[in-house]
Amino acid sequence: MPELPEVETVVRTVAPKLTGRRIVSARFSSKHVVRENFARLAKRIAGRTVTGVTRHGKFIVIELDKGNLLVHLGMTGRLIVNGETGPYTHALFELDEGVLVYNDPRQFGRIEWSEGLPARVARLGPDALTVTEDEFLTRLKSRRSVRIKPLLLNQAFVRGMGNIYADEALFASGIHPRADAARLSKPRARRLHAAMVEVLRAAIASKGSTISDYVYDENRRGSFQQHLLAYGRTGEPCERCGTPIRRIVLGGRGTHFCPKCQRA
DNA sequence: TCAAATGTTTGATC
DNA sequence: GGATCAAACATTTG
Repeated sequence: MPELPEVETVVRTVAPKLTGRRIVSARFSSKHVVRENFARLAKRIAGRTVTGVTRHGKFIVIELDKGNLLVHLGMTGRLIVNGETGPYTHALFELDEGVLVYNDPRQFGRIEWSEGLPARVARLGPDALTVTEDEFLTRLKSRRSVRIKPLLLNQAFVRGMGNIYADEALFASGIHPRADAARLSKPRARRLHAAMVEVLRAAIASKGSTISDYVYDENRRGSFQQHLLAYGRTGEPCERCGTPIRRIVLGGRGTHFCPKCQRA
């Protein structure tokens, strides 16, 4: 569910409410979401104060006065201050004022503690929102014979891109998802970089895309799904040329594109 | 009943 | 060493 714009929206919503709060206690109930011993994690964070909340690609780092709490929302994770608890609540943080609730039906999300910046985050590529054109082009060229769509989804290449915005950025720049990344012409590679940054910015301005699960704050939905031109539009006419949008599977992910506007 | 779903990791295979 | 693919994770929805 959540890609860079959705995670950014969650961070912006939660950061002002969490910063300065003290974690009084924490309870966990999913072995999938929390891999370490529940009691040990709870003990580590009890009494700690939140000094900030930051986004690293799709990871959320809740910075404490000692250590960090790393949160990844997976596909269906929701992180809400003073949110409602229910059967899918897998972490509950009692604060000096209010509670922080983590809900996640599919339990693909993760919550873990780390002393400094965790290795998971350290090995990610540059953030998709802020990577410079030069660095993007250089990194593209260094990849031999990789298709561009799966490469955009590779968090070691750029952090933050997901299936929706990869399809949208390729549509906007007129590039076929199977195009060889290293062989993209310079103008096309530049257009892709610009399209990627632009679609992410526009999506953040719309508070993300709510297609099924994603909400921020207390049940508030994003609206960027109304502006999607490729993702999820299988069979519908392309906004630019009228050709039906096609769906293929690439790297195991549904991939939507216009066969006429997007050439290899 | 089957397929698909916005994510990541791992292991097998080319 | 890299790239690709399927599977695994757990649940809902069409």
